[in-house]
Formats: sequence, C-alpha cells, structure tokens
Amino acid sequence: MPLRYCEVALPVPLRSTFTYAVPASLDCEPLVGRRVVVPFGRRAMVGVGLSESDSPPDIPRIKEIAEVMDSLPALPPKLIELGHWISRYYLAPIGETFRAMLPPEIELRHDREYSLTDTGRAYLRDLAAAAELTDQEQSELALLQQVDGASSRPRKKRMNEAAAEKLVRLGYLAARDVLRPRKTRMQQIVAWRPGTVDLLAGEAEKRVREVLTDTRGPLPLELLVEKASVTHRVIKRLESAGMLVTWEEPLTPGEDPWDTDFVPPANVLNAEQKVALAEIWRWLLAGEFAAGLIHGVTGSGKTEVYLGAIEAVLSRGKTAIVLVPEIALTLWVGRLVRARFGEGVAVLHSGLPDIERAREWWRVRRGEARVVVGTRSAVFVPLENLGLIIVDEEQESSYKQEETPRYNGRDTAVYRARLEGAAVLLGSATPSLETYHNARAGKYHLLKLTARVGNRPLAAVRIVDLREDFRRQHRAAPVSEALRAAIALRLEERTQAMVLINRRGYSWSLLCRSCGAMVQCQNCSIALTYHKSRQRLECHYCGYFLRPPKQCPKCHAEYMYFVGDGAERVDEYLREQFPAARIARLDRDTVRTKREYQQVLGAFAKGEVDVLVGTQMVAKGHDFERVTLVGVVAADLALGRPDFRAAERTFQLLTQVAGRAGRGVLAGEVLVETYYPEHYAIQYAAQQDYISFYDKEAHFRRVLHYPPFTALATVLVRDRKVENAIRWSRALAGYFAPFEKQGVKILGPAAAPLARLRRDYRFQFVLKSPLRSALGKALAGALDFCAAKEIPETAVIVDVDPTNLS
DNA sequence: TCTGGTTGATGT
DNA sequence: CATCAACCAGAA
Repeated sequence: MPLRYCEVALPVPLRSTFTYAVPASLDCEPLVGRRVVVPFGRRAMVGVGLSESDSPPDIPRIKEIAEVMDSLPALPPKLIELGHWISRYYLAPIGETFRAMLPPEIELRHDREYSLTDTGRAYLRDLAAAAELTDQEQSELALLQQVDGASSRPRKKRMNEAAAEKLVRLGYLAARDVLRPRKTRMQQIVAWRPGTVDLLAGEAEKRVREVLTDTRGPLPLELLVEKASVTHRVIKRLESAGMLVTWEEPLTPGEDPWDTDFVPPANVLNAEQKVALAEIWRWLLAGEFAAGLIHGVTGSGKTEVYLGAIEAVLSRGKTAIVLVPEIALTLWVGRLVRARFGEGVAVLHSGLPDIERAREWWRVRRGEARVVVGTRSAVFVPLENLGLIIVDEEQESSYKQEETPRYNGRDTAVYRARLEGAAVLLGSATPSLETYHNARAGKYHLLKLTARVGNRPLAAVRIVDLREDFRRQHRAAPVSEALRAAIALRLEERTQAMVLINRRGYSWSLLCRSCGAMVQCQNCSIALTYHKSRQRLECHYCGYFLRPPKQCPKCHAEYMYFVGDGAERVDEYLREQFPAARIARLDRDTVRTKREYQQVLGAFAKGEVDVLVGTQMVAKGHDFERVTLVGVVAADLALGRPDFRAAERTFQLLTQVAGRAGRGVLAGEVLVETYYPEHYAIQYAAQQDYISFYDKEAHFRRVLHYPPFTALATVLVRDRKVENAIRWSRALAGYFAPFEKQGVKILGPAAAPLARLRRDYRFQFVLKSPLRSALGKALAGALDFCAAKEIPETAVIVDVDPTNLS
C-alpha cells in the first residue's frame, strides 16, 4: 500500500492548500470533503480535505493528519466544486473560502450508532457456535453481542470504538452518526380555564381574559403578557386563583415565542401567479438548469409563487433553498414555509448561536431537511438532490459579502444551480440592472406580476421641491413645510405616518465656520456624526468617538456648528412641532436587538404610535394597515455621491418605501423631499415605472462603461504606512498597464473613497473590461505579481463585482 | 491569521 | 544590561 497524501484547505489567508501525509490508521478512509485536524505551525487546525494523491509532493517536511472529524463528509462533491469556483472567481484564499462553507466549528456531541449487517449477523452466529476462539475472536464476539443487544436495550455501555470501526471496515457492522437528541426549548402556554366564575377585579385581569377567550385563545406566556399589556404578576395571581391553566409545549427551533401567533395566509393564486407557476413547473419537469426572474410590483404576491414552486420541487422528490436578504426575514419566510411544509424545513442564518447553527447544518447534511431558508451563507447548505434555489429581493446589496470571501450570494446561487442542474428563481420588485439585463438578453426567463393582491392601487407619490420650500421659508427646517402639514393632517384624522431619513445621528458633521474644516475621525478620514443623546461625535466605520470640541481642532477658532440633519434631529423636531403626538424612532441607535425592533414595530402596528421616524429599517417592515403617509426626508442623499449605483439605489429605496403606504383599505400618500425633483430616479420612482427607469439607467451604464455592460473589479492596497501603500500601488500600476492593450481599462491608483480606514492608508484601482475573461486574467496575475515583488497578500484586497466602489 | 524570533528603543 | 513592543517570516 503506497503512502497517501491529502491536500487540505486551512482557514488562513493564503492562496495555497497544504499537503499532509495520511497515516496508516486512516488507510481506507476517503478524506475528500471531510474535515480533518492537522498540526499547523505550533497548533492544531481544522481544515477540509480537497483531494488525495499517491505521489509525494516536493516539500521538505510533511506532517501527518492527526484526526478525522466527520464520518460523513461535511462537503459533498458538488460543494467542493462550488468552493473552487468561488476561490477562483472572487480571488479568495482557498482555505477561507472553504471555512465559509463549513459548519461553525463547535464540536457537537455525535453519538455513533452501530448495527449488525447481514454478514455480521452470520459471523456472530459462527463465532457463537465455534468451540474454540482466539483472544481476537473473543473480543469480536463480545462486541458483536453488545451491538446486537443494544437495539433491544436502549441504555448502552461504552463501546470500544477502535475495534468497532474495524468491524465496520470488514463489513460486519454498519455505523451511522446520530446527533444527541436536541434539548427542546420549551415555552409555557397559558389558557383560560373554561367555566371559571367571573370574579375579576382589575382592568388588567379583564384584558387577560378577553385576550385568552375572545380575541386569541391559548397563548405562550410572553406573548400573552405583550398582547394584554400586563405584568407577569397579574398572570401569577390569576393562575393561583385557579382561573388559568398552563402547560408546556416545545418551541420550534429558530422560532421565538413572539412568533407563535402566526396565521398563514390563504393561498389563492391570481391569473398571473398561475402563469408564473406553470412556467416554473416546465423548468422543473425538464430537470435541467434554468434561471428565471420574477418581477413583481410590491404587494403582488411573489411569496405565493415561491411557495408554489417549492411545493412543485418537493413533489418531484427534490430539495430547495430560499435565500432572503436579512435575518429578520428568515423568521418571517421560515414561518410561512414551515406552515406550508411542516417539518423538514431548516432555518439557517448567522444570528443563530453556533451550536444551533451547527445542529441545523448537520440536520440538513444528513438529509433530514428538504427546504432551507436562510441568509447569504445558506447558499452553501449541503442539501443534496437540489432542485430549486430562490433568491428573494435579489437586488439587495446584503447578498454581497464585504469580507473575504467576497462572494455574491445571488450570483453564487445561479452558479450552484448550474452545477447541480437545478432551477434558480430571482425575485424582486425592482430588479438589479444586472439581473434585468440578463432577463432582457434571454439568459433568464422573465415572469411578471403586475397586479397587486386585492387589486389595491399603488400609493400616490408627491414630490416636494426643497429648493422652492427654501425660497419660501428662507430657512431649512429638518422637515419641509409640506411634509409637516401632511403629518399634522394624519394626526388630526388619527391615521399613521412613517418618516424615512436615511442618516443616523443628530447631525452628520461638526464644521468650523472659521477654517471650513470638519471634525474627522483620527483613524478613518471621515466626518464624525454627532449623536446628541450620547453627547458625542462618533465614527460609523470604526467606532471611534469624542466629546464635541468647543474649539476647532485645526485653527482653534470657537465657531463650531453642526450641519446636516439626521434621524435623531428629525425625531426631535417632530416632537417639538407635535408635542401631543406619540412619536417613535427606529434606527440602529434606538433599537439594538431584534426584540426591541419587534417591540417598536409591534407598538406601531397596534396603533400605539402615531409617527414612526427611522432609517432604512422602517422601509422593511411589514404591512401596516393604518399608514396613510410615508415621508422621505432628503430622498436624494445618495444622488450627490460619486457612486455609479446611486440612481439605482435611490430608485429602489423610494419604490420600496412607497409600497409601505396604503397597504390597507385606506388610500396612501407618499411625500418625497428632494433638491433634484427632475432627476429620473425620483421621477420614475414616483410613477413606479421600473421599465422606464431601467431603460434610462441602462443607457447611462452602457455609455459610461459600467455594469451590466462592463465587468468591474476593485483592487485596494492598504497599509499603516503611507509610503508602503504608495510604493506597492505604483508597482501594481506598472503590472496592470500592459493589460490596457487587452481591453482592460485601469483607473488609478487613486486615494480610495475612504482614504484612511482603521489606521490604514488606502489606494485603489478600478478595473473595467467588457470581457470578463480579460479582467480575470489581469487579476489572477496580479496576486502572483505581488508574491514576486514581496507585497504582502494581506495588503491587497481584490473585490470582484463590487457593490460599491469604496 | 497566528506565532515565535529578531531588533531596536527605552530605562536603570 | 534587561524589558518590551513593533516588525517580519513562515506555516505542509
């Protein structure tokens, strides 16, 4: 038997894999796809086996694999292929790429369960019948008997694992890993005891009864407390008075107690939805790769089509992945899917504690789940026999990972579907330019949903010209007069309003009137944002903060003033204007946890809040039936920035937020404040006209050589020392120059948009090419060039298909 | 990324 | 001459 060697990918930021010898004890073990523990430098590390070979590599000292962690390979072959692709396409270190695909590294308690095979049973009979046995046979007999007995007696003794594994290899035993049954979290359910005499004293107690009998029925304790707005003490008292019955019920994983009052919507499909679904059925029946874009206006019921599609794949015996852009949505969508398909639905996202995530991951790996709902990283779940991947809100930039490996979950989904011969369905009300372009070009099938559920009209959008507002008022209030009046009207008629201001903090900068300098972060060269409640200036990139100085740090003049209103200021202003109104703020400064977020939204949904002010967060909420006004303060903040996606982002945000108004029977109105009222992104958003927006924007992109007509990548060179950053980027510029002739346009090196971030000086190249292959060649060579010129790999960050140019 | 070894500035 | 942090190379 020749020695075997195994290529192992280790989670270090290096492009190479590492070769280890396979010890004799692992002779017959296949290692590809399995996680192994190997000595690396001074410590042990967990990596994954990528390939094996018999020929010794040309390396002086070769160490041995210490241990194999999984008996079932963590990664099936298709996922290994996917990992190689990501590493190649996004120029990500191979080990870090594979780490992103593996389950979190906590060691779950696997129990290995053995059972007798037919040959094993025969062998056991032979041994038992034999007159004389060697010591070896004696112990084998004992072991086999132990296994045989284990099935009848559940309480098993400790087993000699090494010996058992040997019998597995000889074919006498079959082994499988079972996870320890999970400790199910329990929740307390409270119900009203039927027939209890009504002797209630307090208001609170009456509310409890009402909730438990008339409006809801039995509820989890926490939810009851919330719904009836009472304290736990009230419940305790009622319980000891014998008016309540309580019992425990298991809590479904990934579900919060507050989620339990969920009623799945009725699923009646309209004509368009039926057409879309029929089309999807066709792809599934063909059984080969197909990609589709489902373009449906807000509120058109894309989700119903998703559910129908999942049902279709499941009925063909295949599995499905549903990707959503953020954690909050996994819960929402997860519940919908689970309500429809029951067990066999796993929810995976980075917000879960590692243990739970690993447990769900292995549950999926062992084939115990057929549908997985999750965020970006769920595109890697080890589902086999994959039939469908759904990417909801495909335009969301959160699908792009902003650290290595810098992959895009949506694009990875398309590639994975191709690898697995599955269908991929991208859904959006405002598709990204890239995706719609693909649909137009015939690469994706295009499915349209143009009617809103219940045929509700879209809200009317009114554009408020801030220039005109200023001319009349001659002072800039945080909120335009038109919006102020509109809010006043809602307060009067007792409906609700939402105000979106896409800037955190009180003011976005502190400026010196004397010298014009802004107070900057000392690590990041970015203006510090003033937070009034915390009385300090904060850096939103690195967390640095300081007391607002009285004097200018540069010229020491005492003329500092705050410029630019943020959410905190708008909130304060509205409270001044409407002292009687109930106003709540929703942004990263007021809500830290998911709980708080739910609470604020919950209060708003229940009508306990009249006006909700907040950042993007408010754009994502669910249906609020009594919202009749959505105001967008400074809608054009993004438009002033030198970002080629600014128009697209603005259009998407406005369209999305406009969809928030008029969800119920009351008609809605949207007010959009802007200094560029004639800008096409704002005009078409007001008209909710995606196609016209696409045509216009596509035209610009084509002329200016931006995606989807040009492949784009950024190369960032960074270092603590300016000299290094400059020297290295000069050297790289020399390397890139010849590629101009091959159709790659090189811009830079220039100071990156964030010229200094977390103490690093940053210089950036932007590479463009109509030919992706040419771009790829230039990039791939760049890293080799760096290695040759002793430019540290970690100083160079390549971002392929960046979502922003910083 | 992590680790350990080397170097040079600082202090007694 | 000891101590420490900043810097650098190497990991199979």
